[in-house]
Amino acid sequence: MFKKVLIAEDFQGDNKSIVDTLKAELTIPEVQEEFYCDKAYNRLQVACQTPEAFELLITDLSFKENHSPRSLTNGVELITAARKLQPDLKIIVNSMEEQAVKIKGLFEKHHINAYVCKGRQSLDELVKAIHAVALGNTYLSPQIDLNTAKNVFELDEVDLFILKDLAEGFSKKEIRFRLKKIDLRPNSESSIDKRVSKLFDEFGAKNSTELVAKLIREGLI
Amino acid sequence: MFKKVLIAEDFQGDNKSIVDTLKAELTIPEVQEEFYCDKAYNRLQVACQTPEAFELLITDLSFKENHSPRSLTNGVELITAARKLQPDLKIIVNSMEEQAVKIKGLFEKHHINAYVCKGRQSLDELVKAIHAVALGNTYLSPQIDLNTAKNVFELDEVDLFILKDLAEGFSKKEIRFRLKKIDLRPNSESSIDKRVSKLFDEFGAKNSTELVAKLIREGLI
DNA sequence: CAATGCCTTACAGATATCTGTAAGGCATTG
DNA sequence: CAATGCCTTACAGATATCTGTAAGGCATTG
Repeated sequence: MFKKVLIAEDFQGDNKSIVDTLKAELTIPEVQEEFYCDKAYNRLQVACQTPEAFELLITDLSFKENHSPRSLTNGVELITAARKLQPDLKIIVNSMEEQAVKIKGLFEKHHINAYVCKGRQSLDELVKAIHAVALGNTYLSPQIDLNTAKNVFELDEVDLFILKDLAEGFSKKEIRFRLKKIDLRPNSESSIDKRVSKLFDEFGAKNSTELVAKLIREGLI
Repeated sequence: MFKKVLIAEDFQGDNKSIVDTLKAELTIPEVQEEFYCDKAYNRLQVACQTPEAFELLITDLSFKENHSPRSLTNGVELITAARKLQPDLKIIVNSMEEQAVKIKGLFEKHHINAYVCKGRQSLDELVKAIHAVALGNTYLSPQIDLNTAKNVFELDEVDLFILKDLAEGFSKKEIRFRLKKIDLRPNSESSIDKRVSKLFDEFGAKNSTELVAKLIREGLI
C-alpha cells in the first residue's frame, strides 16, 4: 500500500470525506490535502526533493476560481505538471465528469491510473481504485463505458474559433474577417461554410444553432 | 438546536461529510441521510405521522439519474413536495449552483431558509447556516450576491418551447407547426419572430445561435 | 362608445445561411 | 510528368432569418 498520498480537491466536503475514508479504511501513514492546484503542485515539488516523495495523487478536475491568481487552474494542468515533475507518480482522478471521450483522453494522453466518478458510491469506488493502483492495475467507475467514446472527432483550432464565434453571434462574414485578422487559415467564407456543414454531419445537427447547442452541452466549446 | 435532521444528497462524499460534521460539531440527537429524493420524501412522510417529525431538511439540488424510475427527480421537486407535506419544515439547500437568479428563486418561491454553495468552506458554512436557521434566521453563502440577479426575465411556456426547438435545429416555420400541433398560442411565424427578437434585446444576443448559446450556458434551457 | 395600449398576424425587403457545382492549387503516386 | 485526391475558394440559387410597417382584435380607461 501507498505510504504517502496527496489529495487535491477544492470542495471541503469531498476533501474531508476522502481524507477520512483513507485514514479509516486504508493503512496509509501520510495523507496530505490541498484545496488549490498550485499548492498541491508545490507540495509535490518540495516532497520530490526529499527521500519521501508522494506516491499517489488523487485529484479533482475542476477547481473553483478565486480572488487569488492561479497558474494551474484545473486538474488536467496539475496532472500534466505533476507527470513532468515525477513521471512515476500514480494518479487517480475523482471528478463529476461523465463524458467517455474526456475520460478516455485522461487515460490515453495523461496516463492516469484510475478514474472515479463522483456519485452514490464514489468513496467505496475510490478505495477499490487505490487498491487496484497499488497493485499496478487501473480502475474505472463501472458506470462509465469508454466504448461510447466514438465521437473522438478532433475539432482543430479553426473549427473551435469558428464555433466559439458562432456562439457569440458573429455572422460567417464577420468570422471570415476575424480569422484573417489573426492570420488563421483557411478563412474564406466558403471554407467556413464547408467546415460548418461537415460538423453538421459529424454531430448530427441541422443548422448552426443546433450545432452550437450540442457542442456547448457536450462541453466542447 | 434541532433534534431531528434529514440529509438528501446523492454524492457519497458530500453525504458522509455532512453527516460526520453534524455529528461532530452540533448536538443533534438524530441525523438521517438519504441518496434519493423519493426515499428522502418517504422518510419525511413517515416521520410526519409520528410525534417526531423532522425539523430540518438539508438537500442538494441535482440528483443523478439511475436505473430505477423516480417520481421526484431533483431538489426543487423534493422541496415543493416537502413544503406541502410539512409547511413549517426548515430547509437548507447545499448545492453547486452559483447563479443568483436561481438562488433568489429558491428563497422567494420555495421559502428555503438557507443556501450553502458547495466550495472550499461549505462544511463550515453549513454549520453556520444550521445555527442561523435554528435561531429563525436565514443564511446565504457570502460569495453569492443576490443583487446580480437582475435578469429575472420570465421565460413563459411558449418562449421555452421556441427556444428548446431552436436548440434542436428546428426552423421557425417548423416551430410554428409544432406549436399549432400542441395548440399553444400565439403560433404565427411572425409572433415567433417577434418573441425571439425581444429575447435578443433581453439577453443581449445578436441572433438565434447566440441566444440559444447564452441560455444554455445560463442553464435556462 | 371613442381612445388608448398591447398583442397577434401578415407581408415585404434586406441579409444570412446552407447546399451544390466547378475551378485552381498542391502534394502524393505511379 | 500525368493522374489522383484533397483542400480552398468563388459563385449561384434556394431557404431562413431578422427587422420594420401596418392592420385587426381585444381589453381597459376616461
